[in-house]
Amino acid sequence: MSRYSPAEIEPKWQKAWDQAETFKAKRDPQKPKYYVLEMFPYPSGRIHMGHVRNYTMGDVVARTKAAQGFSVLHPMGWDAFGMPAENAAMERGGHPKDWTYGNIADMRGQMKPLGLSIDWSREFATCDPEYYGQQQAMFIDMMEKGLVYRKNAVVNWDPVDMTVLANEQVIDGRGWRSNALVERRELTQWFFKISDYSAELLSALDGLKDWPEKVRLMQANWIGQSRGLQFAFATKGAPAGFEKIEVYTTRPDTLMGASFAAISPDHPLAKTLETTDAKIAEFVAECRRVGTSAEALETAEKKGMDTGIRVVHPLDPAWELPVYIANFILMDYGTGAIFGCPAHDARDFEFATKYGLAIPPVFVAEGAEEDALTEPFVPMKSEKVRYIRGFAGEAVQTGEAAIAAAITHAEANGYGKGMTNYRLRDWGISRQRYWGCPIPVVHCPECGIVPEKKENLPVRLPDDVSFDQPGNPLDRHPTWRDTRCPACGIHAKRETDTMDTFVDSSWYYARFTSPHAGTPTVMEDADYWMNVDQYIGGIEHAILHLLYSRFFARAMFKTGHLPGKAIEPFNALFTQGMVTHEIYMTRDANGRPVYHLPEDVTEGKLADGTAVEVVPSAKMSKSKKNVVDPMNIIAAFGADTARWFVLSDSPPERDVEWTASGAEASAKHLGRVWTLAHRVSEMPETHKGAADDDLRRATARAVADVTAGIEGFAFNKSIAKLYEFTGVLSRADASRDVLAESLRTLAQLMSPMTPHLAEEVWAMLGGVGLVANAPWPKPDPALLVDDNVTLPIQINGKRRAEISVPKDMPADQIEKIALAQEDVVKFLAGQPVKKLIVVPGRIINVVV
RNA sequence: GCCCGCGUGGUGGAAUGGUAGACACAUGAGACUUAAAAUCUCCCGGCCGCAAGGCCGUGCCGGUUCGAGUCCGGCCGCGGGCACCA
Repeated sequence: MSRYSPAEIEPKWQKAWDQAETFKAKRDPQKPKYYVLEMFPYPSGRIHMGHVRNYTMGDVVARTKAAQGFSVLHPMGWDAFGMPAENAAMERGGHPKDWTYGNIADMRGQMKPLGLSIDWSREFATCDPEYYGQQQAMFIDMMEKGLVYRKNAVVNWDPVDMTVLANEQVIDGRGWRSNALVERRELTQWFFKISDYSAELLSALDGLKDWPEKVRLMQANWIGQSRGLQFAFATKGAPAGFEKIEVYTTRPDTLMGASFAAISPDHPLAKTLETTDAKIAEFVAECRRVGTSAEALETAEKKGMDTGIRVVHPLDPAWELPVYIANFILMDYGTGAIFGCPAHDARDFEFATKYGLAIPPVFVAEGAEEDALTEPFVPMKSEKVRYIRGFAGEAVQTGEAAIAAAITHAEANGYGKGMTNYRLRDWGISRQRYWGCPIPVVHCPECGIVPEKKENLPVRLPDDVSFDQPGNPLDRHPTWRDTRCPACGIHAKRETDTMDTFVDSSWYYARFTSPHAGTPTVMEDADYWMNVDQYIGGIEHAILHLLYSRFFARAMFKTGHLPGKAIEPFNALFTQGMVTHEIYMTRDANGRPVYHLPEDVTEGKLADGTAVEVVPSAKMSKSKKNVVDPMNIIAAFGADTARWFVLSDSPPERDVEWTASGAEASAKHLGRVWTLAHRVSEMPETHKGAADDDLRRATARAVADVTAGIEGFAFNKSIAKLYEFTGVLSRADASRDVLAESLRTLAQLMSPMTPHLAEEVWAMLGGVGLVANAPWPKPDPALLVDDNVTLPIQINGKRRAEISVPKDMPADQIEKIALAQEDVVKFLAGQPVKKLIVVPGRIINVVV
């Protein structure tokens, strides 16, 4: 072999790693552990470049940590439940199980050639009964601990997937997967009590120092903490049992600007009134018909109906306010009832204007006088304003101060209480689907809801189902549904809802620590391997998956399945960018866009010579046809080239644009490295060079810089340094021994990125064993220090000259040399020096 | 509307407050070759200049500093998240 041939070397080294079980994770008390995890894939059947980038980054970390002496856990599995398998069954026939396991086999076959340092013995799919059975066991434990409950709830109903969606899965009023407009329906649903942890999930974000600030902020916003006042209005003319209405407000300082009270159409009072009042019943029904789509909400008018009921103002018994049912009040936030202060709230203003209600201002801008309002006055809470209808605190104060004073006033006078509220709702997990984890409970006519006995788990999905009609096949299954009560043994009905697939992915990281155990986890293993030291995945999971996982880890601690240290399961999170590509487009006769695959376009033209329009880069997607199949790249250039390319050029957190020329350049570079290694390996032992020390120094520098890049998650910079170092090596006038040693170091430094080529180079130059097992190089500190430094000389902040001086020359000597330098003398032209700044090892600035 | 983030050559991007443009892509010029492929070398922010060199330059305006891509204030533009949450 006389040239770089990835097709030969890649399978060879993969086999060598397999045989040596190089990547098998072992609990080793002698070593510190390191757990690297990339978000596991949905088994669609094809890997894409995004996967390659994600897993290559994880592999760089895993291989580096292993070389640095850690006992590394780097597993892989499959997020295998979910709608696409059922859709495939509906469209093409067949069974979701066969489709899913077939896809898993295909994708595993595509991933293995990438040469990832994964412990495949830990692989599992969430649709394995072995996995979801343990999930059911945890569900039962969570029921016992009060973390699971059932309630009647207005839910988001996806009419296409015929299932319920969580709030988080509704994007702009559409189902996150089907893209169908979501409707509101009232159903009995299973919920996880994530709201028990609202405060903690929020405050614990501060401890996640190695998470991106952006993700922490997004989660904080999502949890949505607010501080306010809860108080009760006494009612007049309300039905029995409604002597009081509790309301919640974040602006208690505006209490004297109240002009009405409003309740949600789903409020118990509204529900009582609708039974006796036909007009109210009609209005409430109309409110419920309105969809939850963004369009519907934005265009929906603020509508209300006066109930005729009156409430008494808490600060003035003589002051009565009307009670409206209003379509914009949400039942599941606060108490489902508010008081309206139109002067200082845009929404209340719109409502009051429409129904002719008073708009009394509570405060005015500092220095302004009271005036009739034509629009709501809503300054920042941190801004000082002058209260003209204040009742607590100073006349001139910030909104914040006034709110605090109002809460104190309410508590001191006994009419209200300071309250903290959260936007985060409980997590509805019921899905009316087949391909998910069955909820392990039985509905017994005698005992009610009874959890399945643990010895009967897993509650397996039946195989004999059909998808020829919409809805949930479990619900119409002849025998699966009918069972016996685990408590009393009489005929009973199995729960037919399955769990949201986000439940499956909320604990898989813990399962990897003991993937085939007969309990969800094994404490010893969880204790050794948890937490995940480095988690890597897409920013699109910033809220859903990561928030659910944080909740689930807490629930697993409460149910005894994880140690307390694991309640924040991911020590460090990295969100990588996407792989993008240009889009090539022509138009058909009707002017509609037609997209073309990159391989069909050469120099901006199709094979028939038609010029294509180039649309700026976007995420690779099938619909835009701007996809590059990793399998084609591996076939053409090898896995190392694909790995090298996705890490080069762009910082890992940003998108990287795939270009054919870039991929070719990567392949060429790897070829140059191979050729260089080959050339040195053929040199006679006696070959001597004049500049051994220079190469030793450059090698030490490369070790330091490449290592720093990897540890700082700046793989693009590591790669830039490797390019530079390869250039130095190829020009080096050094002895064979020193060249070989430097090349072995190069192999080690490249091994996290291009492991196969690294093994080959290592072997060619007499490296002992596998480079994958070689300890990470450490630079000799003495070689990192240069004896001489070049110092630029600035005159009035502009660079005019430079001098080279010994590293440790004292500042006063440097000053003398600098001022004597000929360009400096020329520039100064005799002007007196006002100031002279010498920054040792850095720069000299002369001020005149 | 509210909350974030980002603006550097033709392109992707480097740069602890200290020589702006490392490294790479593209373009151009050249070497080798009968030729092509492959490989290698050089140039590559703008303006002036034969050159040496000079002037300008990190979205725009201002400030702090001996020194600002970097820090501060204000604008403009782009991107993201949330959005009837009382």
